[in-house]
Amino acid sequence: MPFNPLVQEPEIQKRWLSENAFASPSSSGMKGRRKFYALVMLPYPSGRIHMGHVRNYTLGDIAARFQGMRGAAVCQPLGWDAFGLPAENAAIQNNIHPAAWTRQNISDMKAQIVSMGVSYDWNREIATCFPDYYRWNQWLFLRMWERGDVFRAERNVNWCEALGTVLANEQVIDGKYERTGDAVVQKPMEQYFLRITKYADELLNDLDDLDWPENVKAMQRHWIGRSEGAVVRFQVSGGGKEETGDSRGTGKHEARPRDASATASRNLSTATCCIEVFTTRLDTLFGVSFMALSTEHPLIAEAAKTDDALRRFCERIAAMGREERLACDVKEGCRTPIVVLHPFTGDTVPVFAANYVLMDYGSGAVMGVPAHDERDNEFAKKYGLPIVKVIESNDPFEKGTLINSGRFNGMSSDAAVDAMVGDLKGMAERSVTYKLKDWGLSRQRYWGTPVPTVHCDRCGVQPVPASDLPVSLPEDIVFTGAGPSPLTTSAAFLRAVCPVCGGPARRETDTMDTFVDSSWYFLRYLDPQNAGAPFSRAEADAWMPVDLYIGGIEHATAHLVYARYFHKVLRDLGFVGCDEPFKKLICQGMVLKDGAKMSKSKGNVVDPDDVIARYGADALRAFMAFAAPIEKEIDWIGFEGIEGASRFLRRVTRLVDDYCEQDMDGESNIREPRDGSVPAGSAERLLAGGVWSAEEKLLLHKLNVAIKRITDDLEVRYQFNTVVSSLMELANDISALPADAPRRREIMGCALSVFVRLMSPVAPHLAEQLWEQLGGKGFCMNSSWPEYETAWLETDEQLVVVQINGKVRGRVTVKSNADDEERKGAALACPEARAHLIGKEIRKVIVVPGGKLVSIVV
RNA sequence: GCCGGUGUGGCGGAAUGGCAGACGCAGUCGACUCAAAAUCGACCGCCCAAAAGGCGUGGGGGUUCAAGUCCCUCCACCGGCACCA
Repeated sequence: MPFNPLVQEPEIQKRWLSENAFASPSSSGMKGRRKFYALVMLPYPSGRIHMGHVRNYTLGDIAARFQGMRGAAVCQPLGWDAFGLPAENAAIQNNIHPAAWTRQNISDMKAQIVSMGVSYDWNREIATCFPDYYRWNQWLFLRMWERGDVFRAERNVNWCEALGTVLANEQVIDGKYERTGDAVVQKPMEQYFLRITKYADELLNDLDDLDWPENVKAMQRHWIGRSEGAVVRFQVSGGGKEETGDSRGTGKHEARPRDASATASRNLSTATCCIEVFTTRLDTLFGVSFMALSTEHPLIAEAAKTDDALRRFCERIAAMGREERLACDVKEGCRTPIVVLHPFTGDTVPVFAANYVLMDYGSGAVMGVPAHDERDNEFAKKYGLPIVKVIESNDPFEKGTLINSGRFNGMSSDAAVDAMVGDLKGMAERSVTYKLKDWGLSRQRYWGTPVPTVHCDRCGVQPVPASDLPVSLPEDIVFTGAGPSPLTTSAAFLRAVCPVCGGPARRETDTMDTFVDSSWYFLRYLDPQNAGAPFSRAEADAWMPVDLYIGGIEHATAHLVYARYFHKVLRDLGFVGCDEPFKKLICQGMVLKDGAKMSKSKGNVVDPDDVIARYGADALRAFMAFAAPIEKEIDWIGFEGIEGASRFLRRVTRLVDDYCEQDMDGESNIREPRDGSVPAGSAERLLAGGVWSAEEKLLLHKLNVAIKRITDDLEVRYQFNTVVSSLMELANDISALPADAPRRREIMGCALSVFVRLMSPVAPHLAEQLWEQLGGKGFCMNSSWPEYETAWLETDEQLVVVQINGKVRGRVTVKSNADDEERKGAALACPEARAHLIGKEIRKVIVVPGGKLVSIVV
């Protein structure tokens, strides 16, 4: 049968689907089989798949199909990250409802993915925009609310005055709304937060044991940003300052989004006349010559009310856009009337507002030690502040021995920190600060999960009772792109009852960040129809953790941190039994075109549909697997690569066709499985067959080596490019068998049956076609993975490389059972070696383990 | 600046410390053909006319009988973070 993927592939896909070939069992149906949970990152239904999807899904499918043939119960689901901004934009632009737009996109993309032949279990398909999914977002929100893991606080949002609406970060470019160019400013709004910082240490420490790429783990460590040091309080000097004290401890600031360090610092900030700083270098305390506070620090804001210069400075810094401010690395400050006292010397220390101090890290205040900190040094020079050296060391910014530090002189930096903390009882203590921020959940948009709360004038913000879920998105919404959140336009939606007092209440119009949807979807796949719980513990126990997670590196921090966090919360709620959701992670490289990212705007997009329409899915899959190691970029220079893959598949088809015509005599060479698992015609059966010609032996040897290599590459190394090169090599070896080989018919039957199965994960459609042609029963994908026979990994004779002083000088062939002495003798006797050994004294002869090389030292 | 990574033919890449360049792409020559396509065969790192030989995995050094692989050092490039106190 000719290679005609454009006709064959859709037919085979139809059969797979109609016979439910990709279905995975539930926990009760696994029959003691090993499980393999293969996962790809939840796609956004944008409407078309691109080459990145193709690469991602191909590689995942190769692993999943291999594991299935290897005997594992495989779960490989797919679903849709169906909430989000583009659907709302489409609604505004094209007057189509986000739900309709999303449904259409899902159906289009699903058809494309089916045409790739990926073995997804569509029975487990989910879409996050359906109430039977997002109700569980709401339900989990309520459970987290009960645990005290949800809080409300004020935080800046991107506010567009012209449109009267809040915008997402990706809608704001250079301080303007990307569409209209209207100005966007930062404006504080009260929103919901999840206390992810509670898990900061666990999220950091558990990274060590994950089989993840090193760069992703490094990015997460950096994102969490744990930093050990101490908190110190400096007393504000002079009278009349009480009212300007740090308001951290007051009711208002209790509601601020808190980073993890705030917990430790709270005890220290009860007094109202202190400035609190976090430092990693408490040992430099005697070198403090100024204090630098963020322009947004409450004390500065207070002082600016009565100090015009300070107010103008703060306004100027505030007027700078976020990006402009980060790009500017010139230190600037403004002296304030505030003065604090040094906790040991009692000296007065001036307080500055400074542009280089961030309000959202530590306490928004820094103790300035110009002699031992580069930034403080630059600042002190600019404003003529004293630079006092208090550490003796090779590098002024490193730890060392204390000088000019009173009774601490002579101590090491580490010892001094302990001593100072001891002496400053109540005014200082060891502390840890993180860069990780609590997770701001609120989005003021329509197409997302409604936050299940109501606002009651009497009872405040109250959660909706679980029995009232889901809080469904209303359909009667007008999308204009301007004005407040679209949800506020539905009167029926807004009308609610307070669950506490029963009085009238206004429903919450915030929706949830879509990262919530993607933080636990891999658990819903396991029990997608469950109407009483997000998923059952039995299914989670049966399938979790995910064995292989493949996706783009762009999710290295946000999604992969949030999902780990949710998983830990679910563990603490008793829903899952393991600590981490994703055992092994692979981030596949991008598919580029001429060195640049494919994008519509550049017009350099190669559409997978076009490629499949021309070459078929198998050729595209084989190319994707073969082109480069999985984590590297692929540059789609032209169609040469896929031509090569297609050529390979045609060659294989011809090989089987020729065999069927010439050798099979119309009768199947693959008989019924002997014991229900290993089909007859396998290499091990042929081993017992007796006498073989040299070429036949060589082919059987290579066949077994290929089985071992390919199995190893798929199972242990996840190196898919060499899987394909091994297949190509084996195809070449099979075609090299002489036409007059005495037992050609038997050996070809065996070799091709093995080959087709080895090829099946990469080129599943052609494998089915050839499997059927060879007389195989059922789907090739349901046949068993070939096993190699250890004895065939060896040959009767072995090549021994002869090295003299590390240079290859000759080669000899010996019997495989030759011992080291015989190998030595053969090596010394070979003519090339003898020529090089004339007149030289042999000092040492080494036979390497395995005996493949003899090294002679003269 | 800090962190992570990568440097191998014209290109993509292969190689548990043991024959560097597997496999493929591109290319050259040949066969088949009226011709083309497809297919098949041969060649395909550099130096030398060739053989023999020498050189060769970013540079330099080291460990080893043996280094693309391990160690030190320098360089280049890619990615992430970046005034994080």
